[in-house]
Amino acid sequence: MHQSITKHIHNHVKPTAVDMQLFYAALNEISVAKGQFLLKPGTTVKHEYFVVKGCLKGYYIDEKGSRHIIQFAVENWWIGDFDAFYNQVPSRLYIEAIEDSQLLSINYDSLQNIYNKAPIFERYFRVLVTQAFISQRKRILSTLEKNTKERYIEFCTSYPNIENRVPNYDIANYLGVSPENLSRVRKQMKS
Amino acid sequence: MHQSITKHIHNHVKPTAVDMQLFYAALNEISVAKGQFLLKPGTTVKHEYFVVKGCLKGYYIDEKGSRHIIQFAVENWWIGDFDAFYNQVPSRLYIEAIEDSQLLSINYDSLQNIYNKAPIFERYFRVLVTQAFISQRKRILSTLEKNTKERYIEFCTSYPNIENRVPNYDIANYLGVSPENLSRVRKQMKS
DNA sequence: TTTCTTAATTGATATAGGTCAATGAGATTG
DNA sequence: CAATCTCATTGACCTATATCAATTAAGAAA
Repeated sequence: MHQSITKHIHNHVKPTAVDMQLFYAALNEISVAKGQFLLKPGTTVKHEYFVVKGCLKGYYIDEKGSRHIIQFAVENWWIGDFDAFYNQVPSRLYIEAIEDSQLLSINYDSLQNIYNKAPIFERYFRVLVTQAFISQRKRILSTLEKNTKERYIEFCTSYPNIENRVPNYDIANYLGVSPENLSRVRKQMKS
Repeated sequence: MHQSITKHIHNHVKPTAVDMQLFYAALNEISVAKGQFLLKPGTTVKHEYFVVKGCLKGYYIDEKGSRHIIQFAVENWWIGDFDAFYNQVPSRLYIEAIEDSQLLSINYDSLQNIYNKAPIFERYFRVLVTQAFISQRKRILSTLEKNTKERYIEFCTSYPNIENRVPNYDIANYLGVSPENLSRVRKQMKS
């Protein structure tokens, strides 16, 4: 069960065996069936989740009642409500399984403890947040400089396979366009 | 000169005096006149910059020749090409002074050294990146759920005063709308 | 297989915001 | 003070994409 996260960690930093034991001890295994929620708004216990197997989406519902997908996650991705986790405030995010999924969770207090006892994990998460920051910046630039078709192509190349695991109306939502418009773009791409 | 950055650091973490001496030693003072560039694409020496006084903008020019402002920075903000800095690749970003500005710079190698000798700074930058990540997420959600007028109001409240220090066409560019459209929105807001 | 449900497609129409072009108003400079 | 420049505003028109409504296709369940 810990195989994939071990590999992920070692891809970024070089912890000792003792560091790793500390980390393993803080993890919990979680299963979520397709359509079920890992997180809903208002929840106070805060975790971050590592996807061992499966596919999930994270989204907000705004004041107008519209849904906005902020993130997809597949194997070897972290997902969670970063804002709520970091600031320890109630979540506003929904995280829903698109496929039956297996995850590892780590809670806030455990992680603070790990930061103090094994600072290498401070680096691990700094690196992850930095990469997430950079990929979000790319997403912002993408909406500024590209039209729907270009963004769809970029999405498919940036997240290979996710395209086949996620319904088109979710992809449209992630891209910030209507499902009808995405459908037309896809039709146009075939010819 | 180090007063504002000292305060900024202590607002986030609790370094020792020795930690701080190490950090100070790595800083360089920089001045940039209005209209001058702090960074241009292709530059290989990578720094991050802390704004002591002044106002700057960071932007990309895309393949179509369009400019996209990704960030403004005023007093007590960090600015830089995070992507290029982190990955140590040539920059694609322009950073231009909107006002005469004074900055402190820290270079990549110095920072890696500091991370190893004073891990508290690993935490400092992890926290900063996390906050930047969260504010970028807000920006993405804002473009997904709001129209120009709502985004302009949000911009003015999120970045008080910057509105008065930055030309409107730069704000329009940051928001991803045309200057004409922003002008109309502003007119409409007066009545 | 048949039925039920959910998602994708297609058509028709509406609209926010873009683009182009001209004008106006402050700054800045000679 | 005129002459430039730069930025903001306004008008006319255009286009990408949203929205609404209907239809078809595809999966899931019975």
